[in-house]
Amino acid sequence: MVTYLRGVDLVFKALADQTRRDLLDALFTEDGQTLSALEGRVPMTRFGVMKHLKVLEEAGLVVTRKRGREKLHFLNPVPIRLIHDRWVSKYAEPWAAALTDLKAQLEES
Amino acid sequence: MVTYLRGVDLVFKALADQTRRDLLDALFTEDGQTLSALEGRVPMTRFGVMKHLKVLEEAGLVVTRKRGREKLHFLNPVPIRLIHDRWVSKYAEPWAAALTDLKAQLEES
DNA sequence: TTGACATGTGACCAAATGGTCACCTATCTT
DNA sequence: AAGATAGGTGACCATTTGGTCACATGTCAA
Repeated sequence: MVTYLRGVDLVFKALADQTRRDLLDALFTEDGQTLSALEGRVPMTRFGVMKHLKVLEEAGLVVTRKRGREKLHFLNPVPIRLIHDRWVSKYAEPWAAALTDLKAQLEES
Repeated sequence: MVTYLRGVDLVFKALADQTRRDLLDALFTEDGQTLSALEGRVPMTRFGVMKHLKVLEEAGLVVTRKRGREKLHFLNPVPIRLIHDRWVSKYAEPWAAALTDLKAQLEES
């Protein structure tokens, strides 16, 4: 439980940076990229990218595998899914429900 | 469009802090609370709470109304809904789809 | 109208964050 | 074996962030 709470915090903090969201986007369009490949997608040196990838990895949003001297990065959507299910949906769904109610009321008249 | 992008960033950054998520939770359970009331829900002085509420308000997650000398704070779920629709669902849904596929394959055999 | 109450402002500080660099190790290629 | 290639570490720095406080303004109640 504590683990889950800490996890939520790590995920939200990881998502709070535009560069890190861009990296996730890059992995979304093409999974399994190396550090060098990702470096080209973001206006920053290799070292900055490494730090961001480390944050993403510690949040569980990215998992890696080594292939020779390369390190491949893969998107892991599970944490985002958890955030969605246990947090976002709580706030997002009542709004959808309100719209549904409104629609129903409009259709009555 | 630029406005939307800046907005996404503000919302993600606002959600990246545990105290601010706690404040949203407090407003979720009871909407329209004053600063003084919210101060009691979080281990921090009034000034810290004010700063956090300002961040939430600038992200559009909280809207306010003055009543005499009091300031009432209301939860606005729309930004979270937008984050969900335009960002989270992109990552969360493929996973659900994969599960659905798996379920279908299992049911075939 | 005076005092208590609710909120606001700006300065200030410590810690966290985002980014770079010099240098290092490991792996591939020829 | 030697150079080139891919990645890793730790120090370092500027900026942002989270939090407090002294002080100030606006509003209510007796």
